[in-house]
Amino acid sequence: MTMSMYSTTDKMKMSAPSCFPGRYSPSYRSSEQMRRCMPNPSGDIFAGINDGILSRAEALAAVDIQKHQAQHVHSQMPSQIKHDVMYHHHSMSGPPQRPLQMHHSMDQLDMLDPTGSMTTLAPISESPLTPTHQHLHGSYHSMNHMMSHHHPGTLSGHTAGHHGHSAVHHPVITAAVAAAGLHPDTDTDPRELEAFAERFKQRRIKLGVTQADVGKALANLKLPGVGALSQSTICRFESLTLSHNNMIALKPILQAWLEEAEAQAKNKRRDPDAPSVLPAGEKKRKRTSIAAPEKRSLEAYFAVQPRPSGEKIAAIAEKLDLKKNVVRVWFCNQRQKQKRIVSSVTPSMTGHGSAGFGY
DNA sequence: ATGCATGAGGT
DNA sequence: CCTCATGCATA
Repeated sequence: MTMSMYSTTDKMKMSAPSCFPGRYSPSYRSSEQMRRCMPNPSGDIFAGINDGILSRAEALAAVDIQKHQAQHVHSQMPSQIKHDVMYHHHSMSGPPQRPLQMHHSMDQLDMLDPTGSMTTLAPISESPLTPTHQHLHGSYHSMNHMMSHHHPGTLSGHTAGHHGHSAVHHPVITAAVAAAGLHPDTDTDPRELEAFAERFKQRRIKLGVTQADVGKALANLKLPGVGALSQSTICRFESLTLSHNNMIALKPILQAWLEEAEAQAKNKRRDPDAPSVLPAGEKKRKRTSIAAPEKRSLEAYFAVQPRPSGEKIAAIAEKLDLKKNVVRVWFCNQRQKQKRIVSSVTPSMTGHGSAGFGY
């Protein structure tokens, strides 16, 4: 009950092409594993918590959980290291098992044209009726081990074969790689990503295209395995609120769009327009809202133990009167947050600030 | 711009 | 049940 469900408002406004060009600091932590479990380097788990966040019962609960788990806390830490090795290479190498989305009538090249063609992009909702929305994300870590081959230039030539400690970003190693004739991972350099993200946003706005438009237009590029993306993703790309690998995977795609869009911008083309077939009624998903007090408790728990076991989660859920699944997902999302290039942990600084240190 | 959620692929 | 890439719904 602590969480309230809100009714849907049918406002469907998307962000206007007026987002502030925030300044971001290039930040990328080489070994994300080591940072995710210790919000308190000092070792004092209660530093910050005692500040009233966890006043009483929760503090005890946290302690309880902590000491009971202290032993097997680090159970699976190392697992993810090899995960990020291969991200989705929409490109082509991956199995074409991706459910091709059906973008309706609106054919090709509606990628920009602020003059009106944009109306044609209106209904991009992939499958208006599909019960389980077919999302076209191309996350295929399919060929995990055989990453010997490369990708054609445009799309990230081999998104990330390294990391862990992202040795690639190591000055020395980088130099070595360059010297070896191998491409100096220009695409994986956090600085480059940041620079591109900013340029992208700037030029996108110049074109008078919204984030949502870009997302939809991507499908029109008809690149193998590349479908539409949501406004959310475009936004996150621009604000570097994505994981390093995700950024690397998306960059070539967005770059391709940008070039194509600017090319078309010159050819002041554009035919009348196409009918905006609205998808019509759909089932609206309700978004759970965790109240502030509960959220604070969760954060306190998270500081102590970012990866509680299923039972712990259940216990926490009961204490906070939340559904277990809600709590589990909350922890998952919290963990993902930590991995973003720009940690958006400070909602106040919407412009995104320094989360990192120079590179 | 961001919170909560889904689902594929893995372990 | 996790991680990750993404998305819908919302503030």
